Amino acid sequence: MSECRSCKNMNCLIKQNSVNPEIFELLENKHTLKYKKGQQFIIEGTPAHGLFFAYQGKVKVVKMGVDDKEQIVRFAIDGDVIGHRGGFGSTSYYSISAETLEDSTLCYFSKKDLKHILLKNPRLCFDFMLFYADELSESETRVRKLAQMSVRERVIDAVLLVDSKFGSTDQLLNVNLNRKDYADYSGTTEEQVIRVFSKLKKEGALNAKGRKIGILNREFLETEISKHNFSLGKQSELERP
Amino acid sequence: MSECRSCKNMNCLIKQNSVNPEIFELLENKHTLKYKKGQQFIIEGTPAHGLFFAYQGKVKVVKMGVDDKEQIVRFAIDGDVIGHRGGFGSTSYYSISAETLEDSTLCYFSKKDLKHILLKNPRLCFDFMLFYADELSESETRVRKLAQMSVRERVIDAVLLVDSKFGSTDQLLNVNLNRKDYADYSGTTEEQVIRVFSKLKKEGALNAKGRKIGILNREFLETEISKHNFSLGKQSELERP
DNA sequence: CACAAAAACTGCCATTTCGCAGGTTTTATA
DNA sequence: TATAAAACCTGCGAAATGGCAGTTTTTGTG
Repeated sequence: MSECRSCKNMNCLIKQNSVNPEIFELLENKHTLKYKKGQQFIIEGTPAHGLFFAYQGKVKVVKMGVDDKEQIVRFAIDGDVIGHRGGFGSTSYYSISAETLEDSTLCYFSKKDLKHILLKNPRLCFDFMLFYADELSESETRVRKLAQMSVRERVIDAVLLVDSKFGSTDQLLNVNLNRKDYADYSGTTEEQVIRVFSKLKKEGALNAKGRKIGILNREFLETEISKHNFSLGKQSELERP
Repeated sequence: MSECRSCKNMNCLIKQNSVNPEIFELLENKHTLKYKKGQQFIIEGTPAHGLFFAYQGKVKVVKMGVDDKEQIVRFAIDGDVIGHRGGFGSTSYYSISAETLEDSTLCYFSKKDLKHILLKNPRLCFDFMLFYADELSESETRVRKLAQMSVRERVIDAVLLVDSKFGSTDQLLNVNLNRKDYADYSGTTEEQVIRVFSKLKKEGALNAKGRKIGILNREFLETEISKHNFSLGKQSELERP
């Protein structure tokens, strides 16, 4: 099962570099793990021994909060890295928890192996660096949005993110999240999410029957939060051929 | 002025690696720039050509918001990297703006030079990667705090961060920030910061006469937000000799 | 498909947060 | 040190957000 070269996840950093003979040693020691839906496979604050890649599945990455609140910091799908910082450093601890949203298969590499290979392999190391830099940009955008958007805007933003991350089929989002999950991502309460969903249903923009949630009018939703999205407009202007 | 080897900023990634002959080429092409207080030297959304290091000074890193709001995503002092993602990629744009809080001297490297050196130098590249991974962890902690703390807690958290970043002398914070800056960091309004400061003055925990702000009772402030800080407790428990 | 448990929903009221307006103090600069 | 501008402060009412309690609907499982 260490055949990264035949893996379909083209966005996976390891897959992308798997033709390089220098990392064969790393691939040899890869572990492939299967988890049931709802299983927590990383626990925040425990010693970190390595780092995961999603081979196939859906995952939520969370930080613990007070009471039963938790903050979903991001979602992960096929090819994504999970476990961050946990991979490196001398005595590091996982700074997040991770839980599967459906039955999932994960690839695991020990931090010892990874560090060894990265120090021998500048190209792979550079790719890892770019990955973290991109994640950082995204995280800082989330900081701004949480600080400046209203509850309604944050919930709409969450729905659009979930759609762009997991996709939709037949106008239904391809992931099973409850209202509390949307609240934990948006930084609000379950009730507020329900209220926003109800309003959006009346406005004809959203379809939400229990867990079956679908976007009916994407343009409307995007317009609702457009004033908070600067860089997108700017970039597309500059990216013309 | 390309003498990184004699630089006092031991936390600077370049300084740490400056004994390595392989990066001399990079140091040759370094630019040293002086900026007056209040000058904006990176503008969000503009094409990124390189990356800055603070040699001596104080900087705030912000993301634009709606109206005259802006989000301070972090502060930078001697040795810190500024310009993130801007350093790399093919056609990238700065995802943040940066402005000096006092007269400052900055070191500048072009992304071309940096990429070239990083790909030849796994150790330096690995250090950059770790830096980004740490920043990411911190940013994700901020996401949680902004989502779950009350205004009062966020303002207290901001004061403690400013103290730990810039330090204090004679019970006065070593940086000139106005109430709006604290608000832009905490994700609230100037008035709310003023109200929290007033209350803290009455409680004997803070000293705030205009820009002269000092912490009188650090323990009190820390206790006020302690329920939101998990990992610290956990780690110190494990770090015993 | 029946049934219990979990999740979704709604109305109501409490609390928090915000924004304005107008006065006071501090700061920068000549 | 005089003076104007900027920053700071306070009270008050409006708006947004949150929490509870009770009902309805959906979901998972035998």
